[in-house]
Amino acid sequence: MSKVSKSQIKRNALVNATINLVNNQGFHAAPMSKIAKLADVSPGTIYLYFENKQDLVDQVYIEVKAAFSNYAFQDYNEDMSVEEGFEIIWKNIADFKLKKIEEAMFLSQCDNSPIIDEPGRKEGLKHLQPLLDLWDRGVKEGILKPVSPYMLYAFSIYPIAFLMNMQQRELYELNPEHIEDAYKMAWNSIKK
Amino acid sequence: MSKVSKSQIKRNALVNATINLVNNQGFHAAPMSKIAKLADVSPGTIYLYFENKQDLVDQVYIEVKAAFSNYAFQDYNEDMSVEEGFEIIWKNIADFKLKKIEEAMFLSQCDNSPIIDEPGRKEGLKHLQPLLDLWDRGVKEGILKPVSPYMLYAFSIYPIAFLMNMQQRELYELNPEHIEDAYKMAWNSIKK
DNA sequence: AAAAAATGAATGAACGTTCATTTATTTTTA
DNA sequence: TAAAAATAAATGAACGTTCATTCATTTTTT
Repeated sequence: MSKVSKSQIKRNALVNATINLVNNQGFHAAPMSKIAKLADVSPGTIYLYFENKQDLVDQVYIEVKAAFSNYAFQDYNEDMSVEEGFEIIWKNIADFKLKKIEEAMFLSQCDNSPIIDEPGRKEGLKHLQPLLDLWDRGVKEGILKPVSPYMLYAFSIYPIAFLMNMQQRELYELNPEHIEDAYKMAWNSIKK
Repeated sequence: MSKVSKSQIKRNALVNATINLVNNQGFHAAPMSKIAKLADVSPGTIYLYFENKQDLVDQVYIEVKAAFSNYAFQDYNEDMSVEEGFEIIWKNIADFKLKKIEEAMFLSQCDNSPIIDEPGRKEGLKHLQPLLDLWDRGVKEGILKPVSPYMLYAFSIYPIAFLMNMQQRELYELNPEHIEDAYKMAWNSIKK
């Protein structure tokens, strides 16, 4: 007895095919026909699950973003100290970018292009609220530098994306030791 | 007597139209016909200056990347101290991202999507050599943390891109004071 | 056997590119 | 130096192709 319905399987196949093709060819070279073929589904079937191509990409974006957030906050709870909480979240995010490479690449492409419209992007930002709350507390407790959360993000979380990018292009190897170095730099950046 | 030939004017118009359209609509929604119209040129004319659409985008990317590097290293010379040199380069880059918004957006879109192929990207990386040399010296002199230049870049230069992105989306205002804060965080991140 | 899900050939709009022609500029001739 | 000839630059309608989307038909499920 399968837990996921046949419909879900087809839908997932389409989502994965979209991520894969958009990553490797770009949005402009990811036609519905190819997506269908890669998902082993007929072109017409896509329209049973998604309104049109934009809707497909939007839904994929939102789902991947949600998966990212879930991953980011696993094992985290609000009772932790600021330092402990940050370390868990930071390492979760690094882990996601390292292990879920396809998803991470897809997100960074969407976040840097007009494929996704502003409402969709804002939706994505909401998911990070627990981290913003943690930082808010950190600033109030005098543990973190008293700067905007955007600044904290830019200097602690965002750098991971660059390192992942370089690793992906085989210009840099992110081994556990490097990850630890990077974590220390991140924490050092934001702590008071 | 004009310094730039009529051809140069047309070519520049095409380059600017490409940047503009790719920024606002994405590569897939920037057809040659629209690029031509925005540049006030006939579609056929594009093919006098560029082989095809890919060649157009490649050339625009390389040119914008070159303009970025020129901007980044203005007023810098290798005799400066590591700290002084880094401050000048960092602030030049921040300035570029703030003042040449269209160019900066175009670069970050290209750097995060498969629009540009790997050879073109590697070409773009070369331009940063003076900064890598400066960092190399900084590490040898014991002024900078003994980590890879990719790490230094991730935690000092790359964050600017995030802040610019947020400013562009009107989620954050990058005033001179914030820039100064950001610079301090950048230097603090990489200095030993 | 009825309903639901899936198919894939068909469709028309939009795309990148071409090329016969026109217009502008430069060179040669008288 | 004025007219004629040659060259270069630019045009835009037309072409073949590809795309997103539709829908009559078939397959699967209940």
